[in-house]
Amino acid sequence: MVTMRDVAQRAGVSVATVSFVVNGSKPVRDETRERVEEAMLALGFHRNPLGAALARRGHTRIIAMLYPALERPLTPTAVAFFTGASRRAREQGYDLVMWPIGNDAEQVAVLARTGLVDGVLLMEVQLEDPRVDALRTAGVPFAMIGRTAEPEGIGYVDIDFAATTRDAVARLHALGHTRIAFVAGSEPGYQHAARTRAESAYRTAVTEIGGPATVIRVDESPAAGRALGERILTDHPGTTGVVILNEHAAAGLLIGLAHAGTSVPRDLSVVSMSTSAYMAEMAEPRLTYLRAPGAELGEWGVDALLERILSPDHAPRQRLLACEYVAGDTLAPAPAGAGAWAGA
Amino acid sequence: MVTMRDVAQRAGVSVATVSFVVNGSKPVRDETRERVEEAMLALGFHRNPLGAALARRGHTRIIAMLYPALERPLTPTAVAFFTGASRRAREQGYDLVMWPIGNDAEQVAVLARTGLVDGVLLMEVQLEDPRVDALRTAGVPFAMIGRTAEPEGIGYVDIDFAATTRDAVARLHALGHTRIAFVAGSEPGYQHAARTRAESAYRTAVTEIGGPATVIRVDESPAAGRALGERILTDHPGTTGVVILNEHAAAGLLIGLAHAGTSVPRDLSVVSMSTSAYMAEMAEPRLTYLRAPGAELGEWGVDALLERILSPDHAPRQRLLACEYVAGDTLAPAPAGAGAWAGA
DNA sequence: CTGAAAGCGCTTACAG
DNA sequence: CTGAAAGCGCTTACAG
Repeated sequence: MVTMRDVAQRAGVSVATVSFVVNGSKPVRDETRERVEEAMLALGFHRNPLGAALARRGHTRIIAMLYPALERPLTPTAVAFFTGASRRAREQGYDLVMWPIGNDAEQVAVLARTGLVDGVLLMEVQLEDPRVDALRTAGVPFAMIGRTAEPEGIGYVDIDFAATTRDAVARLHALGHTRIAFVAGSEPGYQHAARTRAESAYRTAVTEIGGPATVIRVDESPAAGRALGERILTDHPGTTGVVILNEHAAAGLLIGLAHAGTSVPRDLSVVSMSTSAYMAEMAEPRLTYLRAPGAELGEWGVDALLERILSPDHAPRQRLLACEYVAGDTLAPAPAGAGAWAGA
Repeated sequence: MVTMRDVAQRAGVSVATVSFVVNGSKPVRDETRERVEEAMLALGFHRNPLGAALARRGHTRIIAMLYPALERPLTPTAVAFFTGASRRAREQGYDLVMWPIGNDAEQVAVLARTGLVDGVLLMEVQLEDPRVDALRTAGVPFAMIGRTAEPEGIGYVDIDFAATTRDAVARLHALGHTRIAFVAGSEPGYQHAARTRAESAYRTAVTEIGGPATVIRVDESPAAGRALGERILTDHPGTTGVVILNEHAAAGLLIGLAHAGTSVPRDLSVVSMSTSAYMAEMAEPRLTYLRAPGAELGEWGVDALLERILSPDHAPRQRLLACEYVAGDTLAPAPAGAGAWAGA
């Protein structure tokens, strides 16, 4: 391994000077700099970040993205978070790695104490997220993609699930739908913040248009979607519209509906929230959906995190993004005569 | 930050002794050990891995999984690799992170030189993979999930694509199919090793049963699958069976076939190779498939890598796994009268 | 503008 | 069984 000492020797300067050149941390005379650079090139020097990190008390220029839900496949949206974040981090001279650890505070604390990462980006945030306290206690800078119930003082970027849900309901209502069900994921003991906010916005919106609130939970899997599709109109007769926040189950839902003889969108309209083009194309008919801005969330999440790392005294960056509507083949006017709600 | 010095001071011993206790690297008298342990507990000491790594010339007990294809969503199979590998690494006292870097040698070389990881696990291996040379040059231990054209001397674990392909063709042939097409992914300038081996096994197998070899490439996306389904029987009339190695396109293929009025499996049988239950359920009808042993691959990949790290002189571990057949709803006897091939 | 030196937190021959 | 000391590769006040 080529060290700074080797470079210093060859260039006839001290290791301090080499360090100044490498980091641009102090002005160096042009002629000296050139000698150092020449030596680095000739020797193939690359600074050892371990030594650098130790000397500067821990800064590694690595940030970790914590993704807990690795039992399920990553949605295209999650992958887009990751690639967006990764690109942005690299632009800023940081490396971003995905660290697959569970949701419990203990594992997060261990990671934090290792000192191997300068900051942490949290995904799949819950309303009350134990990781937040763990990171606070450990004093590790962090930001969230998503947000807890009370995100005051924490940097985050999140989808505006309330606005997105209102949009979904409004689009159905504009086509005459009033009996609209809401389908979301179900993990026991897991208060996914996005789902909670969307569900509450749904209840408000559907009440405003005079319809009943019907909330359905299914596992995040194609099989669960299929099963739901086969029974949804039996369980909830009269429903003409579905807003679904469960990307893993959406395609299966349409398959199950077809099995049950329900024609989409003639008999039932479906709008899928926080979805990707990939998943829309996976479904038949193609989903009408609200596109999750995955890459943007990743990029801005990194920005929010770097702000915490570099300017801990600034107010944290907080930002909400709405999903954009993308027309597909699962939204149509409510069937004639279905508009009036005959009671529960 | 609590350091070894703090612990040593409190316990009335030297930092060396603390280190011996922490690492179990030398015998320590029980009574001394207890004092040290008590001090560590009281102070909440956790060894700083940066210092440790530097002192022992670089060992961080972190291994990186390199996954280049982050433009597409991760398949459930890829996620299973990752979780399997992650679990196994943790069992062995290592942390595994996913490092999203491109396929080019330069980025790999940079990562290698940072000294931040003890070893590297390569995914999405190409026949001639530039990363292999980069890692060899850098002297970083590595193993592959997948394998290059000439994997001699490199640890790996891979799916036995030749055997799996033969199996797929044989199962179709047993039901009277002889005109069997092979559908795989297409990325320009990218010699995916799995695809190449499967394709060559397909050509041999299909020739042996007296059928024509029809190789079709489509992008790895649901949309490309749809488009192919709509034209496949027009482009390749008389085909009664399809073996597909393209998990992202398989569900779309079935959708496209339905659009074209082709009934699966009555008119056309489909067997999907190296697939997961998740993707099988995404498709309608449910795919008949050969299950990719994702978690096992990940675990054994880590084993192969740790072997390289810990016993560089041992012969590298190399292992092939076959995919297991899972019955679904896309395989049926060839349509009557379709058995004979009337020529190209 | 440049250098000598201390120090980051740990490990590990070497002595005893 | 335990300790004093050198060293891992780098950064950074402090002098000059």
